[in-house]
Order: sequence, then C-alpha cells, then structure tokens
Amino acid sequence: MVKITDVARHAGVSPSTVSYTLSGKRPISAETRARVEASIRELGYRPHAGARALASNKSNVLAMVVPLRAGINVPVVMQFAVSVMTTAREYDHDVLVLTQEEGEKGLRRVADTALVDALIVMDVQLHDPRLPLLRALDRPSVLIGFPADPAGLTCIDLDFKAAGELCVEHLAGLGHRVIGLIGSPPEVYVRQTAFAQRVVQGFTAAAARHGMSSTVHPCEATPAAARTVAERLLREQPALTGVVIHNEAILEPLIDAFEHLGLRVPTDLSLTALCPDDQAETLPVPVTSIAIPSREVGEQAVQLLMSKLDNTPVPSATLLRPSLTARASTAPRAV
Amino acid sequence: MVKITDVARHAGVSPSTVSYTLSGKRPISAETRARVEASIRELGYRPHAGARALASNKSNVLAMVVPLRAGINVPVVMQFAVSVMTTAREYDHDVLVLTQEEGEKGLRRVADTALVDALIVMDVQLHDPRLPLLRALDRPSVLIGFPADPAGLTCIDLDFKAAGELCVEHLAGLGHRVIGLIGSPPEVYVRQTAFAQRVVQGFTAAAARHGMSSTVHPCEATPAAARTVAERLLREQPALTGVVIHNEAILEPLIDAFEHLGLRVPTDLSLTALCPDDQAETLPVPVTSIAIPSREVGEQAVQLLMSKLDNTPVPSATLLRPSLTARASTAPRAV
DNA sequence: ATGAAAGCGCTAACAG
DNA sequence: CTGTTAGCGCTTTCAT
Repeated sequence: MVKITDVARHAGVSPSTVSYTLSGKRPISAETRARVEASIRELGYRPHAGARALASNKSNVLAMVVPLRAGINVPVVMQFAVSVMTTAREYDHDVLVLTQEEGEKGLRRVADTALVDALIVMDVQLHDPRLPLLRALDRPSVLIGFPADPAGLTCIDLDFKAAGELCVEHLAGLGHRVIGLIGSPPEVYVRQTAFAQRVVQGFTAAAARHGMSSTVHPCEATPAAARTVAERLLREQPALTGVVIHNEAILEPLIDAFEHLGLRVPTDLSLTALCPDDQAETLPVPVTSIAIPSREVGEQAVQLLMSKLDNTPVPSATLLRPSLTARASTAPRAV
Repeated sequence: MVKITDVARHAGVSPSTVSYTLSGKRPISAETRARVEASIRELGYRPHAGARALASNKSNVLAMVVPLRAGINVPVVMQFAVSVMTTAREYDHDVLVLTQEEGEKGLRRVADTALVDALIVMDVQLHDPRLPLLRALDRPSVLIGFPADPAGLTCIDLDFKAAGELCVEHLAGLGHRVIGLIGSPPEVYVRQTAFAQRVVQGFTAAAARHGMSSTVHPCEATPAAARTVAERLLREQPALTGVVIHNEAILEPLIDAFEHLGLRVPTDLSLTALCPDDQAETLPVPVTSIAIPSREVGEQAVQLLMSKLDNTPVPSATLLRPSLTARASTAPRAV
C-alpha cells in the first residue's frame, strides 16, 4: 500500500505538503502542487479512509435510513435515496444505509462510533420514536418529513398540506363540488406517517372551505384494491366528479377502474394526483399532478447537512412549495 | 468522547485488556471481563470506527452497488439489498451503498481507500465492464448474477436458465403446446443483463426440446404495454394456451389484459411467473410461480464474502435450484 | 491471564 | 510557501 510518506518522498516534499495539496487548506505553489499531483498519479496513491477519519475526526460518510416497510412506495423512496447519494458524492461524502428495523440502536451505533459524520432520516412519523435520540446525538441530522414537534430538529419536505389544498382548489376552480381523496395504504395512516396525514388535512380543510362534499379513502397498492375503492367511491358519492390520488403505485389501475365503471376521464371525472412527474406524463391519459420533488428534497437535505457540518446556521424548517401541472385528466365539470 | 484508555483506567486494567475483552481474541478471566464490561456500560464507551479501521486494517463495512436504472424492478432489487444489509449486520458489518452510475470509479475508490473491506455487485451483465476491475482489486467481492465468463470471480444467483426450463416443463406436463414468454423491459436485454438472458435461453431450449411452439416478447413495465403484448401474443399465436411471465411489475395487469381479451385463467390460458412468492400468492388468481429467492441470495452473498474475508475457500459459482409452486393459474390444457 | 508500547496513515498545530 | 512533529484511538506484537 502506498502511503502519504511515499508520495512525499517521491515528490521531494514533506507529508504535510501532500496533505495540504489534497485538502487545499493552505496555499501551495503551482510547481510543488504539480509535482505532488504527478507523484500521486504515478504511485496511484489513495489516502486511507480510516487514518483520515482518525486524524481529522471526519469520516466523510453520511448515514441514511431507508424506510422499506409495508405500505411505502419503494420506487419513490429510492428516488430520494439516489438523490441523496448523488448529492453526497458532490460533496465528497459516501452514504451508509441503515434499515428502518435497525431503529434507534442503529442510529446510535453509527453516530457514536464516529462511523458517520451526520444522518439523514426519511419516513418520519408524527410522533417518531427516534426524535429524542436525534435531538440528543452529537452529530447533525436532517429529517425528510415533518414530525408533530420539529423543535430542535432540521426538517425538509414538500409542503404536503399545501399540496392537498392545491389539488382541491384546482378542482374547485373547475367547478367540481363532490370530490374524493384516494390515499396511501391504511398502514401508512395507522403509523401516522407525517406526509400522508398532512395531505388529508389539506384536502379536507380546503374542501370544507369551498363548501365541497368530500371523503377520504386509504387504499392498498394493488389493482384489485383500486377497483374496490373506485366502486365504493361511486356508491357513496354518486355525484362524484373530482378525485385526488395520493398513491403512486395504483394510478393507472385506478384510472382503468373508473373507466370500466363507465366514467370517462376527464369528461365525467377529473383526476389529479400527487406523484413523480415522469409517471404523470407517461400515463395513457397524462394526469394533472403535483410533483413529488424527490430530486430537490434529497439534494437540499444533503446541503443542509453540509451546512450543519460547517457550523453554518440553517433554517430549522424547509417546506417546498407544491406546484401543480395541469394535464389532460382534469376539465371543467360537465353541466 | 470516552476512549479505551478511560475504560481501562476505570476498570483498573490496561487498554489491551479492554481491547481483548471486546474482541475475544485472547482469554480474559471472568472477573476482569465483568469489571471491564461494567466500565464500558457505565461510561457508555463506543470504539472509534476510524481508529479501529486504522489499527486493524478492517473497516467492517461492505460496499453494495444497487442497480437503479431503466427497466429494473426496484422493489425486487431492494429485497436483495435488505437481505444483504440484514445479514451484514449479523456479521457485525455495515453497508455502504454505491449507485450504478459511480461505476468502476466508485468501486475503486471505496476499495482503494480501505473504506470497505469487500464488495457486493448486483445486476451483472454478461459482459460487465466492471469484471476486470473486480478481478484485479485487492479486496474480495461477490457478484449477484453470472457474467458470461465468471473465471476468477465468486458468483451467486438463482439458476435462471433452469427456472425458464422448469416453467416450460410444467406447462408441457399439463399438455400445452403453444406458449409464450413475456419478459422484462427491452433495455434489460439490450444491456445483456445476465439473468434475463438466461431465462430466455432456458425457456427457448425447453420449448424446442418438447416440440412446442414458442415466442418471446420483452415488455415495458406499464399496464398499457401489458395490454399491447397480450393482444400481440394472441394475434401471433391464436392457439396459445400457456404463458410464462418474467416481469414482476405487470403480473396483475397482464392477467387483467388476458381476461379482458376473453381468456379465462386457467381455463383457457395457463400462466406461470418468475416473481417473489408473496406477490404470487396475493394476486386475485394465485399464480403458479418460481420464487425469486432474494432472501437466500442476499444472505449467502454476504456469507460468501465473510468466508473470503476469513480466507476460507468458497465455491466460485453458487446456483440456487429453482422450485416451482403450482397455484391456481395453471391447469391441464382444455381438450 | 495481563501489561507496555509500538505502530496503523493521516491531519493540523507549530515553527520557520 | 513549506517542513517537523505530535497526536488521533485503537490493535497487536512482545514481554512477563
């Protein structure tokens, strides 16, 4: 293994000069830099991560907890995860993953052993058991999602309440009076997953404000469940003309289900969804939707973390404004 | 931060005794051990990961490359990933993730800096560009999947060729003579993803052997594509009575599509799939299937890696025998 | 069964 | 702008 002293000798400089050349933490003359870089390349030098971590007290590794459990939409979660990983690399960090099941023990372990410098936690519940730990830990963390009490934490997410409202307002503006929300799987609400709850809040509040008749239906992520919910919705609200869907996995099956029940989209029924843009665009009927900005959220989560590692103050709450893209699935109510 | 010398002082022993108590690498008297463990607990001692890695030349971290790109089934990939993470923890290792895009650079980086002790690579292509690197690296690796030339590598996977054959044989045994394979998205074959290719090989070879008429159709993972493929299949092979599906994401849409085309399952059409068991079981018509043993594969991949880290010799190839579970979607051909 | 002490490879004062 | 050197916290010989 080639080490920093080898490079130093080869370049005719001291080890610290090699170190500073690499880190840029002090000025190095152009010639020296060139010589050092040449030696590094020539010898194929790679600094030892453990030695670095020990000497600098920084591992350049972030921990990320990926929620992979019942009811969550794995592809969407992985969009966040990929964005986090990609952005972390831009800041010269790697990402260590923890499963949800590792829970607080896992977080504590990687933080206390200095395996990671900072932590990113997704799938936050309103009363998440990990919050006290995250507040107490000596390492910074960022939550993707808002718990009931975010005091002392740094959180970022799409403003899901506003998103729920925005969907309703779009439908209201088109003249719809009777609407329904088809939500995520029941487990998600049972666990009080923050973002799902907030969509319901926004949806319900906006519907009330507009004097609309509304109902909410959680729904398993299977085509069969989609059919069942569609039927039930029409049975309970025969005058239904607007639907908000917050369940990416069964968007297409739901549309199919409504059409098989004799409702044309958007002629008889206007649909709007919360889902990734690429999905909304590529459906047979492009769906009016509020994008889930996983790209931005993951990116900003890492940036927040980097600021905290730099001791740069960061906003405690970052709520991304939802933006609705009107597509072919919504239209004025037929009169 | 509490360090090993603090624990040593508190317990009235030397640092090396604390270290050996933790590692078990030399005998410690019961009393000493008890005293040390008490001190560790009392002081809340956690060994510093970087210091350990430097001194022992082991990071206790594995790298895992997760394939998240066009055409791959994210939930299935994550089943492997979770199994790897869970098993790694049982062996006291953590898992660092790399995206596919990091490619060889990423593998080289984490290996050369001693950030990780070993590597797991998924989504192997027949002529995978990473193979030379993996062969050359000074750290052990395990591939989940078989490249065209596995020489010098350690590979594990379900025997997908045998799986393809087994599906055909099951249908042949039921008297079917005209069959089709609905496969993964086209990109997967274009990239020459090993497992997908092997299913096709097994399917085609077995069909020929049994004198059956057969066709193969890649299919995008969308319900619309499912409908298109179903129609095409019936147009091209009107006498079709058996179908093998190797595309977990559109299993249910495909069944729907065939039923809407007037074919009852299994009365008119027998279906067999390669997919996770839980999915096969919970469909409206439980589907005869060969399980994708992600649990076992991930677990054994880690175990192979642990053996290699121990310098215990391991088999270069581990092919898991497929096993078919007959369910309600297959029946003897109507006469 | 335990201790003493020499590193592991790097960073960051400190010194010039 | 560069060199010298003292650790970082742990593991592991080498002693006893």
